[in-house]
Amino acid sequence: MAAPRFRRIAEELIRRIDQGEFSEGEQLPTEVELMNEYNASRNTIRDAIKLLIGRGLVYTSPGRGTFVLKSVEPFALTLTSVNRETSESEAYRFEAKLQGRKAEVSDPRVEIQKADKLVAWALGINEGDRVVIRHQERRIDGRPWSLQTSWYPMAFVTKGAERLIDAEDIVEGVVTYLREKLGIEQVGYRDKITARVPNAYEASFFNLPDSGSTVIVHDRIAYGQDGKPIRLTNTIYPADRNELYIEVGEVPPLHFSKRGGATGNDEGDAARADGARP
Amino acid sequence: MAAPRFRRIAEELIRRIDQGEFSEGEQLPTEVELMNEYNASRNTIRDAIKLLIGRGLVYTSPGRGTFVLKSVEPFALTLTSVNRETSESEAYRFEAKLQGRKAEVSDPRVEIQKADKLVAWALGINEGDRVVIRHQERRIDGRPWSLQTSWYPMAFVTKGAERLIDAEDIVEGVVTYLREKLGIEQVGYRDKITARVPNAYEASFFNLPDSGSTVIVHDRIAYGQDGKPIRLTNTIYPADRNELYIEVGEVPPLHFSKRGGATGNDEGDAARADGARP
DNA sequence: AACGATTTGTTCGTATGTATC
DNA sequence: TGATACATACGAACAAATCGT
Repeated sequence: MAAPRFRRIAEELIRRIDQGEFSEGEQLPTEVELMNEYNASRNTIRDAIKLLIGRGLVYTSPGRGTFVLKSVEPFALTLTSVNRETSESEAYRFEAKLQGRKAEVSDPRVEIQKADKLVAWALGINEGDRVVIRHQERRIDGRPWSLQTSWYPMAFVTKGAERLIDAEDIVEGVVTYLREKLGIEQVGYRDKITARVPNAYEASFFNLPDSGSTVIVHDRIAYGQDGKPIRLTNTIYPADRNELYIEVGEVPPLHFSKRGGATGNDEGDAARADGARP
Repeated sequence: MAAPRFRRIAEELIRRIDQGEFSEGEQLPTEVELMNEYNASRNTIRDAIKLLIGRGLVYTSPGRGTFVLKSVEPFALTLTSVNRETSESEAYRFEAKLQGRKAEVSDPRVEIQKADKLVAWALGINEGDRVVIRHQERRIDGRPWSLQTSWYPMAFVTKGAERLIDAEDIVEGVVTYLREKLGIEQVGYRDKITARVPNAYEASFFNLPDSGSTVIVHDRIAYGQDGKPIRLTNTIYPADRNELYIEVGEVPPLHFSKRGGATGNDEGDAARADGARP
């Protein structure tokens, strides 16, 4: 009936972390020390630590040790202010400044490819039509924060928006650029939000642990005044350092002084809910 | 220099699954068979399988074996149609019907508690003030789909909205009920979206594997015409069966015939991105 | 209902590799 | 260079769940 050994040890360690016995930064005994403390084998200790990693409480570093993670102040990004008309890319810079952080955007890696089925469907073009792909890495205060890839119909370039294929940031925003160059007005967009485990590239760029971490996937299809898609944008946010906000109607301004916002706690609800289970 | 053994074995197995050598449902050789196939120890095989579990490709069942997961058709929920004024709870039922699925909502578990710091902050009341908590389990086609908990100021009840503390579903929607009873008009809301690893209760309710699964956390604070918060809602969506949509401005209708929508692929972007890495 | 065979889950012990200081 | 600490890998044993007989 008792939970397995590594799980009980993990719970005990979580308790010790929560109670502040190990604080942020360095800390946590080495595996060998924990073996002696808990009289368990090294594999069992390692299984317990894997659970802590999965909870996002600690990380390990070969040759150094196991450390309690600093809770990173998450970056709040508002996807939707109905009144503001910025593109998501501009919103990113705007909000970073608002929160007193330094947003950096890498020069884009630009590719021209043939649209696969999904891209063709999203952009309303034919499979095999050429598309411009712009991929950017975005950082905040030097830390990797999100990965963005956008797809545009190649037709935009041939019609005059040549800067789309320059490997240079379009500072005024692509939405603005397309309006000025081609008269295309962005009248709306649909966002899709999902979440999953990071793939190998994402784990490496964001420096995410092998297990237990998650990324938020944000796809946006923006539409022009003729109802046709303008672009497809895919953004990857590591969940441990991002919060996405959506505002509809009239809402009071958001203050960034408070840490966490509303019910961001992992265990509070569970405790309540568990209490009512048979 | 080469990737570790268990990782190479995992990649090989992923390839075999993708190529359809093992299809949905039963399948995958037993650990002992894989030991022989790959000439590796059982622990190494098990480490490889853990990666597959983390990718959401397979699940294990003690005494039975390892099985390829059926990919579930995700449920698409639109959080934001600026024009439509429904509450998120009503939207859930509405969209389920739209997609030809049967949405069930459990009778709520109702509690009265003192507001902790976060709830008090969200509802704009004092810490320790009493709040009504309504917790509901929601299913689609019989499968557990989301968990919702809402907090209301107790003052609403004393002012006449007694049904808030009834352990019965408010079918017309709480927003409508509060308008009729108290004249409170919902004029806007702010959503916060994050993602994390499920806690024990969530994992058990949604029947999620121990490792590698993720839930989307959706917090909504709704505001009334006086600019004060009406309610705080916390919804948990298992990421493997949910897609959240946000619509802003004018967008063409979404069709549900296509599987996956736009760029829902895990590896496509990674492959592209990896190609450009040193 | 009981039993045995099969399969995954847990735990131990040990050895070697690799990163860090 | 050596010491330390985590990462990988092997082998072995028993527990617990499942299923067919």
